[in-house]
Amino acid sequence: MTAKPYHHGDLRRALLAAAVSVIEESGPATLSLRDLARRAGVSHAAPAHHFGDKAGLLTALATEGYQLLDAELRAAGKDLLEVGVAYVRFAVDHRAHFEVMFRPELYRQDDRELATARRRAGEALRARLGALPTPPGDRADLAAWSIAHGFATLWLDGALPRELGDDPAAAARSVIRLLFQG
Amino acid sequence: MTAKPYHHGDLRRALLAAAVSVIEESGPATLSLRDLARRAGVSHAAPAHHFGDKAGLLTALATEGYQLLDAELRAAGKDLLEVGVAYVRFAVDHRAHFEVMFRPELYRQDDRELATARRRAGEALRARLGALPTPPGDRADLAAWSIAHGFATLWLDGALPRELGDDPAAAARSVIRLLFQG
DNA sequence: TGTACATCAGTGAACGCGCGTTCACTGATGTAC
DNA sequence: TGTACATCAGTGAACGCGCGTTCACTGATGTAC
Repeated sequence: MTAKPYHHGDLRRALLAAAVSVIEESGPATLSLRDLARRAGVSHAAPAHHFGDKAGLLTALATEGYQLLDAELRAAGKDLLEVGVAYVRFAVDHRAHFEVMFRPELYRQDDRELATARRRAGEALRARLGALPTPPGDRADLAAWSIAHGFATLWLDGALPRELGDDPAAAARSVIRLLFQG
Repeated sequence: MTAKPYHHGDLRRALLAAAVSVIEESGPATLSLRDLARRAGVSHAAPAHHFGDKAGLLTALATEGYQLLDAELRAAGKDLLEVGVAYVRFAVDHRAHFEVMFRPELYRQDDRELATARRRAGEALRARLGALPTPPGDRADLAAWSIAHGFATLWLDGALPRELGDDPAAAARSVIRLLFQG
């Protein structure tokens, strides 16, 4: 039996991982620092050390989310359809991050690291959508973003019909494709 | 000076209206029955009389939302673009209802009145989108729903660029139009 | 290699708060006769 | 028109709960010399 060590080792990561679990189970509303501490096997005052407060933790989670999204968008290459599919895949694979990112009231918009990560992800998205062969001002970029974002949120809410199957990327591809047929 | 009457008169409506205000200000997460009672000028135990509990109140709000959406979709006629615009207009004009409707964990999915209202709104939507002149199975209906839903949520989250202006219906029209150009 | 000391991570008790829910109650309204 | 009574809407006190935050503390780690 190894005695439980005084120091956790990687409490910051453990708390973020616990937050992801909680949010996937029941949404960001029910999240509490005390619960996360419990899950990480640590006293309830420990989280304050790493994140200050609850908004601090969610700010870190949102930042991580934008970094992940940035990476996935860049990995998707230049094919516009596949960028949209990557967006949906990100939302489904990282549902907790995605939900927090789009609830600005939950975290600190003015955090520097967050702003940087968001800006980068935004650039990655625009660099690809902006390459659409359409006159500027016709909002094709927003149409692409809207359809991917809408599909992702409807999928996560379980609002889409079951016949779509259980592969969100394939389903998203078949739907988003319609936008690019014009 | 008229003395404050013992009976409120229309407490049920007053509580729902207060809930809309609170949710528009700070989202459904912070909503509390005690706060709503305070806003309606009534003792904190009064809401239980009309809704049983918190989930009961949110179930009523979601039901009302589906009824409103149903009405707006039917009023939009048969022009597919305008149905999409009406969907966006509903989300923006009834933001609180819209937010609750798409958070199933907040209310009772199995409520009878709710299920009826949702079914009717779904039929209204499908009756219009289903009329798209496309082969069945190509998911044009889901593409239309996705783009309208995505635009609405991005607009509500304040994620869209400011240059779009402040008329959500007009902006939505210019974006959704692109889907139907193919 | 050893020692002193600064720094950092986690503890546990304490606080005050708003919440949902329950309960016996009371005031007001409507209805039967 | 009057009276008795049932029903309904709202009251206010009480309960137990989990929460965020603060604080003086202690154990562990790293670094200077």
